[in-house]
Amino acid sequence: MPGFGGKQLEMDGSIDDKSEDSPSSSGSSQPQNLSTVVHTITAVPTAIPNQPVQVQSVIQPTQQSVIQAAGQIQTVQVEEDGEGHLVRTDPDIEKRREILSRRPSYRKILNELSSAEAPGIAKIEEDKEEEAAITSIQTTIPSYVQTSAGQTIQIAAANQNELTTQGLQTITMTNAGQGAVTAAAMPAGTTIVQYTQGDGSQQFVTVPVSISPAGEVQAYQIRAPSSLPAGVVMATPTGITSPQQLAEESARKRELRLMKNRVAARECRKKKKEYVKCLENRVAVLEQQNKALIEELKQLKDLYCHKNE
DNA sequence: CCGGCGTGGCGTCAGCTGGC
DNA sequence: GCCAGCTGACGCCACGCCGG
Repeated sequence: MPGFGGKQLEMDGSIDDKSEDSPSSSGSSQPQNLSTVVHTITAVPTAIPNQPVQVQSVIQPTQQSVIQAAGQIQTVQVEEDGEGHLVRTDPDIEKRREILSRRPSYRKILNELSSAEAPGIAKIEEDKEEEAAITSIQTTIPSYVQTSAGQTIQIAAANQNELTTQGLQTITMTNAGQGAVTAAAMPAGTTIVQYTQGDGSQQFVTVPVSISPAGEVQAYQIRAPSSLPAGVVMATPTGITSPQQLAEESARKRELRLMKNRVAARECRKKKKEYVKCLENRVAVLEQQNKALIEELKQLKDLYCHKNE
């Protein structure tokens, strides 16, 4: 029987985890116009220490460009409700909602399975290591980004010891090749930051970046509130006053929400696949047990019959 | 070679759930 | 009660297979 300990389930069959297309492909770039910008970054590092973390950023991409880059084009039927909100219209949705009843989470089901039927199976628990360490990193950026394409932001750690011990060594923000990118859909001054963790997983974060007339990137803050999952950080601009900034902020929040949901959906699918594999393994084991029991019953019957004769 | 079909993966939305 | 996370549903795309 495979063990189910830890966050990752161990299964007989390997799950083909294809490397995912990132919404922002990393383009080769050259930093220009060196200056120093001080950032305050609080990040949740990976569980794997001493692994470099690469950060790639796309300066002011549009939602459309992100979708295009991911190879996904969506068309959704929508209608406007009375309050100016766009809502999806599907006549079957209501019926389905009535019919469908939700099931408990896979983790719950697996835990119930393991506790009730298979004492040898360890329960699935949250990865405590990932939750435990939250790093506060003071960094300086030796270079900055302009709105033109093909540039790189390099973030150097001011406290390398701290970074190393917390599993976050270097962050490289790379402006991707921006052939299809326009500055329309994403609010001005917003950057999508994509970074690869030590375990190979990719994370994204929207970062407000204001660029001075001289072409310098202004300081901004990135922090990781406790509510965010490991690896997801949130950037907070300071001093929002105008309605335009409010709109930008709400758009940024939406982007962040979508990103988190994207990651959550990915994790959910991964978990679901593991769950299905677990069930398949259990089926195989139970079939074997059933066979053995039938065989044993046969032998006992024969024995009993021969005794009576 | 090409079109149809099945399958798998992804992003997004919506609704439920559990923690605070 | 609010909020963040989880997950089913949906639509889309990519890919492989198969028959014509």
